[in-house]
Amino acid sequence: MKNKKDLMTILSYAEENYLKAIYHLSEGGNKGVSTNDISNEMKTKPASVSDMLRKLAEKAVIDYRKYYGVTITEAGKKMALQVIRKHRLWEVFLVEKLKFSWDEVHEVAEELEHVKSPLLMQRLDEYLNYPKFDPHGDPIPDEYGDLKSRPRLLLNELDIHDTGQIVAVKDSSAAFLRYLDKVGAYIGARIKVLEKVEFDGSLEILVDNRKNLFVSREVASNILILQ
Amino acid sequence: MKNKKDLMTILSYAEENYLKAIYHLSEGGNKGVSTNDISNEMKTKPASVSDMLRKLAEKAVIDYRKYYGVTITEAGKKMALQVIRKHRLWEVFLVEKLKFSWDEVHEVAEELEHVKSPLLMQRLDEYLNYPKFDPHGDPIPDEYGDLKSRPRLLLNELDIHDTGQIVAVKDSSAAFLRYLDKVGAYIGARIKVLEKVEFDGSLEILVDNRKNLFVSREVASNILILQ
DNA sequence: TCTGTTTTTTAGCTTGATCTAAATATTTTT
DNA sequence: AAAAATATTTAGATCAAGCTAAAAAACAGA
Repeated sequence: MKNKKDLMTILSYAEENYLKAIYHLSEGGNKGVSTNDISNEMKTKPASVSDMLRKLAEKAVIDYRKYYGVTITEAGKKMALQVIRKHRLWEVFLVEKLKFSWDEVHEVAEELEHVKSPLLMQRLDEYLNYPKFDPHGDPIPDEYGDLKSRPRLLLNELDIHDTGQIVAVKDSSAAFLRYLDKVGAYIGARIKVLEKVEFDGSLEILVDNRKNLFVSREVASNILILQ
Repeated sequence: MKNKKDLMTILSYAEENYLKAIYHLSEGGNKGVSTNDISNEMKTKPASVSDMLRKLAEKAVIDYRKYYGVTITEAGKKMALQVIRKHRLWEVFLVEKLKFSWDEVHEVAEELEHVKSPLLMQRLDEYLNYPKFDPHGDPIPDEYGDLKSRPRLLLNELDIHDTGQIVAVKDSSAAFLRYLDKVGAYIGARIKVLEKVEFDGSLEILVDNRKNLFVSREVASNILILQ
């Protein structure tokens, strides 16, 4: 009688946020995610994280071995991807329909992503014409959690004379996005590498065949390019 | 040092819901609202209501005299109207843009109304072209809490041969709305009273000059008409 | 007006999500 | 490999929002 509703686990607002953080921290490195990392990401204390991990493990959305960090289960991944799907669809809506700039959307989407209505998301998806990528170029999982991916390079990995198209940004902080806006870079912009400075890794690029732009290695390493 | 943030009181999700309920219960009857009424409306126990009233009174959104019920303060009314504004704007969005039927919107709007972003509501309002009434015909408060009102009669108060237009419904339960859909009544429909049965108060009406419809007094007393 | 009924409040518990402080595990350094 | 440093967990509080049971206030009927 202990776990009656295992089949249809419902997560609280807070649990959804933790799960999403764990999912994101799991990307790339396929090792377990540490309590401290989660605590950093969530801006809560490690003690609170330990507690939450116990709860998430009970709901079978993570595998948790005390002192050795967590990995997300298949069920957990599905749920995390649903939340991410909602987040990104709302971002598309905010930018395309409500004329938000891409640095204004994150916080609002962070709230909207928790609204529980499958019908709503299905209709919104349809209304937006089934977008595959959000305004930052990140892929939007479909309703089964599958996502289209594009092979991408970092701008600083391109060679001189290489061309491509900006498809995403790694850092989506408002500050970085505003910087990109200011210099005229955006998702979809076509670029060409004109010059690479060995010394500091900075480069000069041509944007949309019109505009010359100097970017530091720091900036270049946060811009993703589809060749 | 006790009430530092009186000027910018922020209400929790639960507090917003209670305040909204109190606002609605206050409409019409200008007397205080009773604990039991609120408990009914909110589907919580009277004991929980008493607790909440103490908290809302501390935040100065209601006036509360123990054992004598509550009245909403001006500040409280403003806040309740903001929540109602958000609820109704989202309803318009769901019906007009996402093709929800009017009996599907309430629950979802109930969640969306709590998203905190003034920019979002400003933009949504603009996107929807500043609607003045929601899909049920209820007025949408403007950002200062003011609302347009239309002088309205109940359908059962009309006389034989009277004409008018359906502008709102009193009961917005999904069951009632589905019934109206089925018989072809909707907000905006032009009607004319063809027959009134003294005995049971039922009437026969002509809808949009096309369709004859028999409605019981029960139904008629839940339909609001603009003459 | 008194007494029984109804309504409301208080007292004390529970659960979820957080915290601090203390205890315990693991990892790193010498 | 033991000591020091770091990371993690446990124990015990707190706060919000609910509950039940019991007490108190208000109301209503005889």
